[in-house]
Amino acid sequence: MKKITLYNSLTHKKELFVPLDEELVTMYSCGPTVYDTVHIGNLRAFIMADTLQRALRLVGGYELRWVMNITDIDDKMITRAQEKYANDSPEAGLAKLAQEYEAKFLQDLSAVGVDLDEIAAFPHATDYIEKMQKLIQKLYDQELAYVADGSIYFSLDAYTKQGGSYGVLAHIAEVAQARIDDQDQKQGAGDFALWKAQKPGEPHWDFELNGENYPGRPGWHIECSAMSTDLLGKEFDIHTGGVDLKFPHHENEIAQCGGTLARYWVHNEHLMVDESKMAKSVGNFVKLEAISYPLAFRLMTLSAHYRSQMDFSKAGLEAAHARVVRLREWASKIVNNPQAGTSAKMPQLVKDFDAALADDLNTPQALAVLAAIESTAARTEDVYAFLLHADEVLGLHIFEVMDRVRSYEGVEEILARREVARNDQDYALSDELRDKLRELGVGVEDTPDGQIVWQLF
RNA sequence: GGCACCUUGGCGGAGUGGUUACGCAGCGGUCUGCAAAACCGCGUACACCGGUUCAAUUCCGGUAGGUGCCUCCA
Repeated sequence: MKKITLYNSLTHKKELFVPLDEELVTMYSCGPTVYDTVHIGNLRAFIMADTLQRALRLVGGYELRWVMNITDIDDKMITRAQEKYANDSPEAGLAKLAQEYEAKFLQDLSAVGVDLDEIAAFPHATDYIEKMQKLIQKLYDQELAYVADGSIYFSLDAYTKQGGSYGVLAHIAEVAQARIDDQDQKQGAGDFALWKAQKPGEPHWDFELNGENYPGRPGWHIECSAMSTDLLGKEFDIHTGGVDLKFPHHENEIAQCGGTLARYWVHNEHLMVDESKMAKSVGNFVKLEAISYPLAFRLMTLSAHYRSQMDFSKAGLEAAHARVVRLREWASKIVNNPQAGTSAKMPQLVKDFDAALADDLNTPQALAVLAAIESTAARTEDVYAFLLHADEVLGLHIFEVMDRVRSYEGVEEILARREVARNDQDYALSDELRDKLRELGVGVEDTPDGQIVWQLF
């Protein structure tokens, strides 16, 4: 079991990761609101979470239970469903919209190498209405919630008076009073909706509270609290998300749960475009469908630390793609031309690789170690074993299409002829045959030990 | 305005109180029949100004510029 350190937003420092249960790490990732296709800035967060779960399992040696929610009811969902499925009932339109974009989301996750099989559950908010209502009921009974104009709010004032602390993640001492907007019926500026009263034409659920019915829908924050605690327990190990979720979303989640929720909060920084955050609201977002190389995008995000803002550019993506191609061809050389024995430098380098990831998921450092191993140019079994490991931890799918090129039609014959030609010093023919191999998607180079071949990508 | 943080070579991007990060791209060389790969070397990298120190890109202070959050947000 390798020691892993993580930067914990709760304490604002790097800490040794100690799970509640050594046998099973519990992790929750705030998933998407499925009102539209996610953009690649969103995907950075999921790539980070996925890489973290891989490191926990494959470097840390932990078993893991990972849950990612799907937010299928909120303001944007409602608005979009009304636009798109105007002829359906509010509930049916909502369901159609969610289904459509959840499917797309899962495709995108898969394309950037997120291991869907490792996600134990994708809870949907609409399946948790009753549990949310129970939670709200409990908060109400504790006098932490109040009804106003058919909606139910969480009272930050009551919470702090009962000893709760707020703003630990986001360095928010108190919610700026100056920014109160009077659009709703909140008693305090920092209060937030647990349950929103139904407006005409909106999907709704009945909610019996104190013998009174409050038709409406859940607030955003209570959704995550209900799903995470139901599936992972009142207290669990890791909660992930983008830095923009610290406040209010994660602060509110914590408050609703009485101050205790996840023990480690891991937040990734934003993906930047033209010196500002990639966001739907800014309009500078890029969707995955516009990117020819999804796995190169993954490599690109891994080449920066998850807690650093990272610049996205087309040129950067091309550079990452060039790197992916080179990694694949390196792997292919090993697969197609294995050498017996081991490489003396490997044990230390393998340790360095794992150590980089164990150190708050320092993927750039791990990639540097990977490059160091590549430069040994050894094609030995231990290098091969390492590469399989590195590929699995980084999720790059280097080996996804990894053919034995000697089994390609005609390749062995061409190689044999080329060897003869080279022995005869018939270099014109030799080069012609090399071109022929290239047409078949096979690279060849001449070494003191003869020709080695690999798959061209 | 409040809070948090950033500024590294053509681009991206780690890290460190004294030694090459790394990747992508470029140039020169070794090797090669030619290539490829690999290796060696080059383009005076750490925003600016002070301070601490034997020594600062790396710690402290200031200046300039930039980013994020301040209830849509990954």
